[in-house]
Amino acid sequence: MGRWEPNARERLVRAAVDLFAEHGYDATTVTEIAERAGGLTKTTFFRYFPDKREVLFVGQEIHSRLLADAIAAAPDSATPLQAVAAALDAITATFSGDRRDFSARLKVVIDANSELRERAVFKRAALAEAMTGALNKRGVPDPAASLAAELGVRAFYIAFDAWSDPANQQTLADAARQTFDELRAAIAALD
Amino acid sequence: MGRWEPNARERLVRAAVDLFAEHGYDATTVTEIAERAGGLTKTTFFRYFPDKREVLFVGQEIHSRLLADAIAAAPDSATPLQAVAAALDAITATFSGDRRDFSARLKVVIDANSELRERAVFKRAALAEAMTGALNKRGVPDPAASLAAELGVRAFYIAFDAWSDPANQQTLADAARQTFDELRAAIAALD
DNA sequence: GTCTATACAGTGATAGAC
DNA sequence: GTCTATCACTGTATAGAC
Repeated sequence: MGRWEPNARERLVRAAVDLFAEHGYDATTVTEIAERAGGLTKTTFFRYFPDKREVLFVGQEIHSRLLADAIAAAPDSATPLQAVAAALDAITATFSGDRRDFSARLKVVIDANSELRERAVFKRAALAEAMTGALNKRGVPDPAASLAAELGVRAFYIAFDAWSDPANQQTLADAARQTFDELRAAIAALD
Repeated sequence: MGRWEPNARERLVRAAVDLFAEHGYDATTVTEIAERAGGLTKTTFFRYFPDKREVLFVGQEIHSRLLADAIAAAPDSATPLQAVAAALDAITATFSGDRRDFSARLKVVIDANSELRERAVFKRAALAEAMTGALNKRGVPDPAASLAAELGVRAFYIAFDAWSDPANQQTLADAARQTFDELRAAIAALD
């Protein structure tokens, strides 16, 4: 089997998260993940993911493109921070409430392992770079562009952390907007 | 030999940078580094460094402590940004002009490899965390503390990049101070 | 075009000897 | 503190099966 089942990629992701949550990232081998995903093999895993960690960070390039596109699509009259706010709206809209539990599990797994935290920080930096590049294309020079992008990414991650908590009732979009405003206020108050 | 030579750690670092610059990071094995460092073995290398990449990031914990200590030592009257500026002065003072060439070589090696860029981003985040923690201890709450720390780290890296260029004549301390001021101005001008 | 089998180089851990 | 030896695992490469 395995060959005839579709969605091998998604099955691999689920199997990986399950096993990492159960036995830890280090104690889980790629072979075990592939096996659990429906009798697949290590070779197949590496056909879908360039390395073992990457299975937990799917859809990251999509997010980068989403952010960049939203900034590019903002009206000419929009200020840098307004363009970033539009990007935040675009990305947070893709996180529906039923992804909350999965996000929470993912967070626990990533936080428990240094290699995974390292990869997460790298992905975050990639999101910031995508926004910075899009702002540059609008004619916003550095360091203004990279600072605006940093504020946006920071707001997203702070809000995402809060939203991942099952007790939280707010939508991610609302939380991100609110956090973004709070960051702007905090920046203005710095001295 | 090897056994009787002191400074194995430093020899390993130099051998690694040399070999990485010559043949690339991927094409260089730990065994080759250890061999070049004076007839050492792979085992010895891993006694000094937790993994292969880490040989390029020595002294990072020292920098974290330096930044945190400088922030702790700032007068009570210092604002968050003034405390961060003091931390910048403390760390940049440790980079004398004769480290410029080595830094430039290191930068080329790191930029050429994704694994190494990932580790570098992680180290940068660690520096920011160290400063944030020190600011928190001064009674500066988040997000003000983490934003001030981010500005400081950002100024350091921008200045470091410029300073690494052998054509640059400015001291790192001056460059960092100047960049920090420019970032503050850019932040204030954001809208 | 997707999957498997197999072999391989390299990392990083570990245990024992000098 | 260093060396030898061995090991599990990651990640690559290749050739072939469906």
